[in-house]
Amino acid sequence: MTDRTISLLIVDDHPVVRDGLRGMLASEPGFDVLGEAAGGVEGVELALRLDPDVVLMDLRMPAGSGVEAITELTRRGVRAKVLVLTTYDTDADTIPAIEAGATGYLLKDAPRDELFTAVRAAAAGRTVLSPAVASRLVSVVRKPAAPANEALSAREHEVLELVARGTSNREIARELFISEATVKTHLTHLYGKLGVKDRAAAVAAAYDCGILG
Amino acid sequence: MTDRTISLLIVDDHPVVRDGLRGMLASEPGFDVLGEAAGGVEGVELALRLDPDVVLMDLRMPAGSGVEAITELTRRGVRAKVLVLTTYDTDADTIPAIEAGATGYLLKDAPRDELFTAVRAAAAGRTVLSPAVASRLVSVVRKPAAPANEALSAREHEVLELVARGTSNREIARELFISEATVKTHLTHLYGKLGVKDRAAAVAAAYDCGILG
DNA sequence: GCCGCCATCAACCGATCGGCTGATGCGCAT
DNA sequence: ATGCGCATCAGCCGATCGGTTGATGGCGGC
Repeated sequence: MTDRTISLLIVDDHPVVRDGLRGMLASEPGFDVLGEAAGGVEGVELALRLDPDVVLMDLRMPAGSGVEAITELTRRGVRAKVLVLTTYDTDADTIPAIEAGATGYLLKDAPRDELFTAVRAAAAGRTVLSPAVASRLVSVVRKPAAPANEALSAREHEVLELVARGTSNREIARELFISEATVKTHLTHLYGKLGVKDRAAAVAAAYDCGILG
Repeated sequence: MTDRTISLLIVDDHPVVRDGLRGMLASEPGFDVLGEAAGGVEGVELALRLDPDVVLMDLRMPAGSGVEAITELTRRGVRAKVLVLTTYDTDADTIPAIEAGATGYLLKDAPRDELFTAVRAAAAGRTVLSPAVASRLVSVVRKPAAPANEALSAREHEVLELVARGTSNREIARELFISEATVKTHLTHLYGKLGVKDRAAAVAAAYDCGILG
């Protein structure tokens, strides 16, 4: 990695935070803050005009949310890498931000050095995640294996698969060479096992615990 | 976090690597290597007997793969955190390891300091991922967003979410403060967009193309 | 042998759904 | 200004679903 100067854009609704970041980055050689924005909309505009290497993006802002801004930047194929820098690490924030295309996700309580490292990494296109965020991501990946599937019988499973394809009970009956009454019995049983009350919810539950997919 | 000594178990089939790690960890105060194993099976046995804080685990080994070993340790509820330390960063290795319960995943080309940091983080139960691994995880999470959703409107999406939870049209109407007729209209529209003919299939289609999940 | 689980079927009923037709108002783009 | 997409609503009807109750037979475990 060359030690070329990394140009930055700061997007945060708090002037104090913007100043703090600017000061912190100024104290370290190799960083050049091109500009600041106080909201997502303005952030996107500036990113387009200034073409920074890295955008430091807050998530929760009054004037255009960070996630929307990231989505917009991604959609427009902007070269800049987005490093999310926020106070929150809830699923509701992290996952969408990452899905939207953030290159990294740091919490604001990260030490200086970590911030510098993260900015350099982001500039190089490498992903950097705060431990807390990494944990969440991991748990998202890990979850699917966990939930206790109160084992569906083979027949119930077959019926459920057909249900997921929009097949009516009568059609399922014909398909499986059984009567419609039997199909309904299987359904009633699997509703109980999945803890749901109709076919739509059964399909959702099945996807959630990996029975379908 | 206290600066208590962290006890370790090294599991790797290469003596050279084991020696290297042991030496590296010996040079830094606060680490105590309790033992070494050359394969997954032996690793599990030693982990059970020595009860280390952290297990440094290679993945590809002749005598019992790392993933199997991690699975076994997780299954037995072993206290030790597993830090995967390997040369490979392919999906085929990383994802299963994380699913199996690894607390962290480092590549062997990581610098000394990063290793120390990662071991301390793992001991504290925090997740540490190599940038390359983090990228992969992120891409796994990000992928589902890709498929061409013939964009559902916001309202349709809301309705669909409720449908997936087993909510009836009447209940959805109450929930969204609209009439049942409107709910049905939204449904009819989204059936069209998803190319399905009932709510169960709509839920399935939504999961398949990442609209729900 | 008895019990539990699975698979199969029947008949009935009220609730719900899906399709259809048609209508209004809003915002946005050309 | 005209049209398009979205959200909103109404009424009607046949089809479908879900719940209930009850029954039969096979298979495997204790």
